[in-house]
Parts: sequence; C-alpha cells; structure tokens
Amino acid sequence: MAPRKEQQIFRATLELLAGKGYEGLTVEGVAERSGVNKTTIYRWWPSKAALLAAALVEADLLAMEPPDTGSLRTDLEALVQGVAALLTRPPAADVAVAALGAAVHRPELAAATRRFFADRFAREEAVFDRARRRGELPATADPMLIMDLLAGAVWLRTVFRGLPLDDDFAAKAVSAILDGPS
Amino acid sequence: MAPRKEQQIFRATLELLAGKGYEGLTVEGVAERSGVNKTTIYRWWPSKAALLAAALVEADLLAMEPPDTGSLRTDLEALVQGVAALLTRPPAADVAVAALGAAVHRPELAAATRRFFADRFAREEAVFDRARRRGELPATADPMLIMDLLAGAVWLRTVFRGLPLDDDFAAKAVSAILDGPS
Amino acid sequence: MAPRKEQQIFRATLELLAGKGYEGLTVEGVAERSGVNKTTIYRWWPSKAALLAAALVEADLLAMEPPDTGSLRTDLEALVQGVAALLTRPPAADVAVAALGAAVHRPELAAATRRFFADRFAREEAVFDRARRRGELPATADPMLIMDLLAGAVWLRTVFRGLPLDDDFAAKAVSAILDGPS
Amino acid sequence: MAPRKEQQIFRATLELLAGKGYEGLTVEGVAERSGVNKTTIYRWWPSKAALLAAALVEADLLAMEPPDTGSLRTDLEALVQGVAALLTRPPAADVAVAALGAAVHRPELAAATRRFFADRFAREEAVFDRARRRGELPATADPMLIMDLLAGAVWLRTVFRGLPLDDDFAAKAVSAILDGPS
DNA sequence: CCTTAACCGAGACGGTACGTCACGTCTTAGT
DNA sequence: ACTAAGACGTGACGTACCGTCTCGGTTAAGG
Repeated sequence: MAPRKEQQIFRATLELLAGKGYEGLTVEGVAERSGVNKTTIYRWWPSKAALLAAALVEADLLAMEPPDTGSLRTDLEALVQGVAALLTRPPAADVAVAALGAAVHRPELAAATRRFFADRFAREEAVFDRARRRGELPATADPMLIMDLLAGAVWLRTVFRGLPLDDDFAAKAVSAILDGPS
Repeated sequence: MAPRKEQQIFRATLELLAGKGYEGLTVEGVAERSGVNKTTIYRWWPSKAALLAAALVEADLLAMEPPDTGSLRTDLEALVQGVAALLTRPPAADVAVAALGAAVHRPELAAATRRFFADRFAREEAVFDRARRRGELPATADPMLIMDLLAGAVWLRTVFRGLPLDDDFAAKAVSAILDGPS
Repeated sequence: MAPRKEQQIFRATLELLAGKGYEGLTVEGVAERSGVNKTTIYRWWPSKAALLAAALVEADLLAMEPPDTGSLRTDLEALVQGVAALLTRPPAADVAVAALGAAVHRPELAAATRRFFADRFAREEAVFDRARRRGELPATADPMLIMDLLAGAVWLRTVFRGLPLDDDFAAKAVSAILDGPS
Repeated sequence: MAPRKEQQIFRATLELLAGKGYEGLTVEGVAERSGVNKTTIYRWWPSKAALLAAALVEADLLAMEPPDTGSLRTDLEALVQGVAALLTRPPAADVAVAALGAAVHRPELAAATRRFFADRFAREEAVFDRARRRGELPATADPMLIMDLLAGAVWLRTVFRGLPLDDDFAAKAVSAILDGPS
C-alpha cells in the first residue's frame, strides 16, 4: 500500500520544491535524493504533480489550529498572521508558495489546493460560529467571503506585488472589513 | 531593435500559453507556430520567461480603463467585475491565469507581474481620488489595501478554490468593505 | 555492456563516413540510419570520434593477413599492394582514408590509428623474420623503417599527390629499397 | 582584387589553425580576430577550405630551398630533415599537419596540397639532376618515387604512428634507399 | 521457518526540448 | 557602387528529464 521509503521520498520532494521551485523539482532528483529508484516513484505516483500532492497532504507543514482569542477581531487578525506566515516565513513559505503557484492549471495539484482551502475553511468556521454566538457577527455575514478577502489580500500583496507586509497589515486588513473604510 | 516577425512571435507565444499552459509553452513550439527559427527567438530573448514577459507587456489583453460611474460603490463593483472577467473569461483568462501562476518564483515574470499590478493600481487610484473628493471615503483609507482585498478574493475564490463566482459576488465583496459584515 | 543495436550503429557509422566523409558523419545521422535514438549513442560513446574509433576497431575492414610468398621481394610487393588497395579500392578506401585523415589531431582517433599501425606491424614482422631466416635480409635491417617507407609512399602518392598508382608501383618501390636506386 | 585587410585575415586564419586545429578554425573566429566582417570573408573566398588554401599559398611558412651539399646522400638527408622539421617543429608543424590532415577529401584543400607537393618536387628535382650529372644516380632512377618513400616515411612515423624521430632517422632512411637494406 | 507474492534496483531505451554554435545567405543602410 | 552591419534559416551539437520497459533480486508476512 505504500513504498518502503515513502517518508524519505516525501521529504526529498518537499526539499527539492523548497530549494529549486516546481520546475527544479524532478522525479530523477527525488529518486536520487531519497535513495530510491526512479521506477519506484513511478510505480506509486503517476506524475510529478501527484507525487507533490501526496507529499503535501502528508506534510503537517500546512496544518493550522483555528485561533480562539475571545473576539472576532483578534481571531481574524490571528488568521491573517497565519496566512502571512505561511506565505512569507521560510521554510514553509518556499513550499507553500511554490505549490500554490504550480497548482494553477495542473489538475492534480489544483485538487489538492482545493482540498487544502476547504479543510482550512472548515476549521476557520469555528471562529465565525463563535463570533455569531457572541453577537459579533450578523447571521447574514458570509464567512468564506471574509476569509477570501483577507487571505487573498495577503497573497496578492506578497506574491504578486512582491511587497513586504507591514507589522500592522493584519490589523488594518481586519479593520477594513469589520469597521469599513474608516 | 526588434525581430522582423515580433508580432507573430508574441501572438504564437500567447496562443500557446492559453492553449497548453506555461509548461506546454515551448520555444520550439513558438518558433514553429510563428514561422521563425528557434535561434531567432534566442537571439532576442534569453529565456521562455523573458519572451512571455515581453509578449504580455505588448499585449493589450491586460489593459483596463478605470471605471467612473459616479459612486465609489459602483466603481469598485466594476473593478471587481473587471478582475473577475480577467480571471474567468476566455481567452484572456487562459493567458492571465497561466501567466500569473507561472510568475511565482520566476524572477523575470515576477517583475512583469509587479509592473502589471503597479500600473493597474496607478489607474485605480483615480477611482479613490474621486471618491475622496466626493466625500465617500475618509482620507485615512488605504486604497491599495482595498484593492488587494477585493482582487485577492477573486483570485482565491476562482483559482485556488476553483469555485465559480456568483452574479452578486462583486456587490457582496464591495459591501463587505464599505458596509462592514452586515 | 553494449547497446542492443551496436552492430547497426557501427554499420551506419562506417556507411556515413564512407559516403560523406568525416564532417558529414553526424551523430544524428547515425542515430537515424541505425534506428536508434541520439541519446542512446551519447550514452555509450562520448563523442563522434570515440564512436568512430569503436566502429573501426570492430570492423574487419582493416584486417590483413601477412603474405608468405616465399621471398622477401614478393612479400613486400604484396604488402604494398595491400596498402594500395586499402587506400584506393572502395569501399574500404573511403573508410580508411577518411578515418586516417580525421585522426590527425583528434586524440581519440589518433589512438585508434596508432593501435591500427602497431597491430599491423606486429603481423608484418613475420615477413621480415622469415626473410632473415632465409638470409634475404641482414640482421641490422630495420623492418619498421622499410614498412614506413613503403606504406608512406603509397599514402603520399595517392592521397597527398592525388595520383593513381602505376601497375608496377609496388615492384618499383620495393626494388628501390632492395636494389637501391638502380 | 584583394580585401584591404587580407594580411590580417591570413594571419588570423593560420593562427587559429595552429591553435585549435582545422575544426576549431571558424570563419567567424577569423572575422573577429582580423577585425573584419564575416560577410567580407565570404565575398572573397567561398569556403573555409578556400580561405585556408589561399592563406597557405601566401604563407612562406611552407617555403623550402633545395639543398646543395655536394652529394646526393647529404642532399637527401637534408631534404628528409626539412620534411621532419615541417611536420614536427612548431609553429610550422601545427599549420602543416593540420592543413595536410584536413586536405583529405576536401577538394579545395586537396588542390592546394597537390600544388604544394608539385612545387616542392619541382625544386627537389634539382638535387636529382645534379646527382645524375655527378654520376651518383643512374638515369633510370625515379626521383619522385624516392621522395615519396622518404617523405611518406616521415609522415607515417610522426603523424600516424605518433612516434618521435631518432636523430639518425634521416641518415637511416636515405641509406635504406641508397645502400639497400644493409 | 519457509515460502510466496509484493516490492524493489538496475539500467537500457525512445522521445521532447533545451540552449548553443557556426554555417552560409540575404537585406538594409551608409559612404 | 560597394561595403559594413547584422538578422536570419538551417543543421547539428551535447544535455537533462521524461515516462516506459524488462529483468533479476529482496523482503517480509503468513501459513
């Protein structure tokens, strides 16, 4: 059900991805680095994308625990900080950014990406549930929209604009949502 | 200063990108499709990324005219619709999404991406200037943050989540910013 | 230890050499003609010269049997005839002349050439041994010098001067050595 | 009738030939080294071989003065020494060996080679004329055969066998012809 | 403990594309 | 009018990985 050196293979995969980007991630490189024959990798995963998807699923790198700080504002700020860390703090950022970038128009990775965001959102909902129970959020609010606004802004600012995030970026972003364009 | 068939080369480049994604975009393919020899392409652009960057700059595909509808709300909605169109309506979407995805960790394309967003933002600022003059927006508001929230949400929803956009997505997103989490 | 279609590769190599000379001998041409992929050839031989050297070693085209006609004079005449045939009679001549010409200042081929002449001389020595035993040749005579004079003359006359060999060239050349400049 | 920088072109041609062999001699290299445009070279000489042939003709590198030492034996020894020097003493040897090697199956260079040997023989004949007048050589002797034996031996020994020439090689070779296989 | 089926290593192979070099031709300007 | 500059098509180079295949050897689990 699993190759004997699966862990080494996954580790090599993520190391190569982090070190050389998606293009520099080659099956032959993974094979060499993990002390496994190329054939073995192809026996278990049909493509580079599938291998990476499996490695990402396995990796706890992308795990997160939804914050529970007592207020929606600070919970959201914590979530934004989490996204920012994921996209900017090595070594996780090297893996995450490369993987998300590569997922565009690569069905196998895109599926993993969707699952990743879906899982994540499932856990983020706890934050919104609590906020609603506390009366901080009207029932009509759309949690996924809020998360997409916040997380999307981090992606756009850091990856597409290539700009660093201010220390108060999270606070300002959350405020823009909760308080309007003060 | 420019190869004789530059236009054909750029057209072929974007066609291939749209049709087969960044990986399927090969210099040999571009050469064949544009009736030019491979060496000619390498004479002018040092890499696939540089060629694509040049083609993107040249292409008006990514042009935009900032809306001026009379109110900030409707202007922002129009901007969101524009981003949504760019990322979902073929054929522009095929080019834009592939190019943006490929830009991650490819310096030459990343530079083009940064320039693209910078140019775009320079024009979007007109919207915010007008809004401020009309008194729709406090002076302390951060236009780039607002644009990053809105555009980032479109990217995240469509590309990473792979979800379609509701007809009222633009209205709801703008409302989340302007009215708070109603 | 050897590529599966080694024989076809060698045959194609020599055919191309004979047909188009050393410059016209291309790895791609050999690959195509032998029904093998270019990379397979590079997997086994590091260069065109090495490939040709291997093909020449394998080929029996360059084989020779030292004559034993009963007298030194006729043996030497036969050897000269052999050299003349090697350098003038197609198809062997096309291969031999091209290969020897190409060996100049191409280390890998030069090594093969030296080996070729060394092997050849080892067999030619039998002729001189017999002659000495018969008393036709003083012990002080230098067989390699004699062979170099004779074979060198054939090369110079046919290849460098581009002249045909008279029917009695062998007889005259051997006579010049054995009888002096009568 | 002649390009303005003909001398520089010829010099660059021979330098490159000497330095990098015939394959390393490129028209582009000559153009660069001689401060001339590639087009100019092609205007005057149709090919690399033709250019080299012209350069060789021009060069006095290959000149020789027939010896006149008073006896056939010493004259021939001097001629052999001359050939040996031509094929072994840099820098002339680099040019001569490369050029002769390249002449094989390259018609334009082969023509130059034939002319070279014909010219040379025309001058060598003086040696044999004098010897005949002195009675050192029967009228029936074949001078070209003698020269081919001697010069061919030097070529074969040095270039094909890759062996150095003994100090007394010339004496021994001439003796083998004049005295028989003593 | 022994067998047997799953798993693996080794390595050859056809194939696509890479990025480079030099060829020899041709067009375009400038003097 | 001649020449320089230099863009170009062309062919081959040697390399990197791709994904496939065959073969023979290990390993480990269960009877």
